[in-house]
Amino acid sequence: MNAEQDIQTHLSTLLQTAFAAIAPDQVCPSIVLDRPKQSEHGDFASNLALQLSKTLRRNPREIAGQLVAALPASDRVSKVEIAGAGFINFFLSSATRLAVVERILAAGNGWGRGNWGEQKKVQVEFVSANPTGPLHVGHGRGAAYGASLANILAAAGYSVQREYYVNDAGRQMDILALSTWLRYLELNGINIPFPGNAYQGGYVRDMAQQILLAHGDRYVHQPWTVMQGVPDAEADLEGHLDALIVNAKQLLGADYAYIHGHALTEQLGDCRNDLMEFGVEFDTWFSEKSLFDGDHVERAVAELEKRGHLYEQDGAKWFRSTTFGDEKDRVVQRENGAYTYFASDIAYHLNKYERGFDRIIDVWGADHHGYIPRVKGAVQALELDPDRLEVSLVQFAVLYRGEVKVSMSTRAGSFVTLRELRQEVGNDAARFFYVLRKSEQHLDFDLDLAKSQSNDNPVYYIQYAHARLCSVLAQWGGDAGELRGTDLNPLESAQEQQLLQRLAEFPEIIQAAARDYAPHMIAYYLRDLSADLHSYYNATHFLVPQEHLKLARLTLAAAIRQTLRNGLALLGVSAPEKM
RNA sequence: GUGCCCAUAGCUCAACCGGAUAGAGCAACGGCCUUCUAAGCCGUAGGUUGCAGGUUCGAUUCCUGCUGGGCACGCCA
Repeated sequence: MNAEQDIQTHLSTLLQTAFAAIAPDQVCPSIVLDRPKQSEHGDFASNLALQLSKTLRRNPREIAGQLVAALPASDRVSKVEIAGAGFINFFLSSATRLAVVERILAAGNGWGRGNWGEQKKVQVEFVSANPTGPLHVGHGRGAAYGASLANILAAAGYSVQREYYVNDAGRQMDILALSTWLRYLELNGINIPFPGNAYQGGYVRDMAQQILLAHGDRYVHQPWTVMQGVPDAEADLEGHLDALIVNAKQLLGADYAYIHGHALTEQLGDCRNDLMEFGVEFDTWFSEKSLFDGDHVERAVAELEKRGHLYEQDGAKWFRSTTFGDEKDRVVQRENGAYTYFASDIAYHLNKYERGFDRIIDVWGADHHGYIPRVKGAVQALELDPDRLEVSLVQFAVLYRGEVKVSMSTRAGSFVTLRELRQEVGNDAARFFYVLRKSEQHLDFDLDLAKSQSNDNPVYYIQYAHARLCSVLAQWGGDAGELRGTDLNPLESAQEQQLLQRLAEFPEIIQAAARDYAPHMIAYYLRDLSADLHSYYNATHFLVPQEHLKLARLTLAAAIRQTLRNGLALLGVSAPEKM
């Protein structure tokens, strides 16, 4: 347990004791200690008297007076005041305020971490984009959000597993394989009209080129065989594509698996590489195909059937999701016998539960929100606890260059990829900007701002604070490790007190960010801390002649630096020592 | 049409599971580099928290309705 938590529980205990003294027959309500917005209101405030005024039928200020009179003495508290409507404000002793610095230096990179999660097993599944092309800027937000969230949950004491669900079994992958093959045929001089709903991007041609180089004309088939029995594209676009896929499988036989596998390996590898460069890594890459190979899908559907949640209609097998609040029932097995994506997703979630997670977090794009009731419904139907599954929706990011919106179109192949974004603005700015908004809020991502090396840019603002502190400590020239145990009593100014309080809040911020799945809280905290530092830096010299004052300030500097570093690490942003 | 999300300063957004005088940044205006990094700081100005009700000692926060915007409503994934 960290000591800051101790202070809150300490104050809470004092209040409980006081409560028992003034109202022995009553049950004490849960005690809430807030950090007041204004420093005149102390370090912590309790609204206990306000909460009690109804049950005790007395004036809140009167109750507050009795509570304060009954409070046991504490050397960690210097003053207690009653204010406003009946708030009880606690002012901590100077030694208690200063103690945070030593705690930071002692904990180092572990500073801020807590065990609120009690090492419960949490899975965060995120990105999970189809490996059918490069990641685009929309995936980037999910990646940055999910990665930061996972870091924060880990820091809050959860045992976190990061997972990417690979959709390697569906029609989209077949379309990619077909697209690759058609481009390959083109390179061999065989021109078949390239379907408008196939994958248009240049990377498809690249893969075709690789296959050509490695295997020559081995996979060439004549155009009339490829087009045999294929309906006209203008009459039936999707049917046209599906028929081409059927022909490809038939003509290529076992070779189809090679092209399919090559495309999958290439795209997944590219995706993994892209994410790794972005500082986003996964513990597991879970294959959808493995669910079919291992009969997990059949088993999941059988489980639903056994419990009487399935019925047949029009030759298809339906899940009665309306029983669980969905607006319509959903097909799990099509008329042609093939399982739907939903069926494999049921199996996937069953599998997640079987892996024993206490909490399962799915990070989805906001466009999938309509999917939540059916998945939760399936979970309920399987008699699993739906409350253990939480879906966190991430809204779209819209790119701007200044005032001008950057258009994105996947169809035309002209989308802005995550890689392009990273190259343009840098990983740090991209990671930071992505989590600067609440996830359920639409994000306007200004490319010009993100890459501007100016005071407009909040990333640099924070990194600059860190670099400044590094610079000061470097010019001092001593060993920062030896600053532990320094006498901090010379830290008396209002700005120093403000900084001490801000530092003390860091673990609380991590706790709140973990509770609310809100990485943006870390970003805002770091900006506030940086603002405090810059303000202090401009007003105060660290390297002053008086040795005891200098050491006290340098020790504070080391503590701030450590906090900035730890916070930036949670967001996957670097903490440069020089800028 | 139905469902989900959103609406806070001119702009982009915060506000810690309901708390005290709603805060930052940008844009505007006025100052600060002979001193540890000016990618910085100090100051001024900016608000009926979309509208109307309700619950509460107390509402930006919770509930209902309305207005406006985004998204979703396939035997696609």
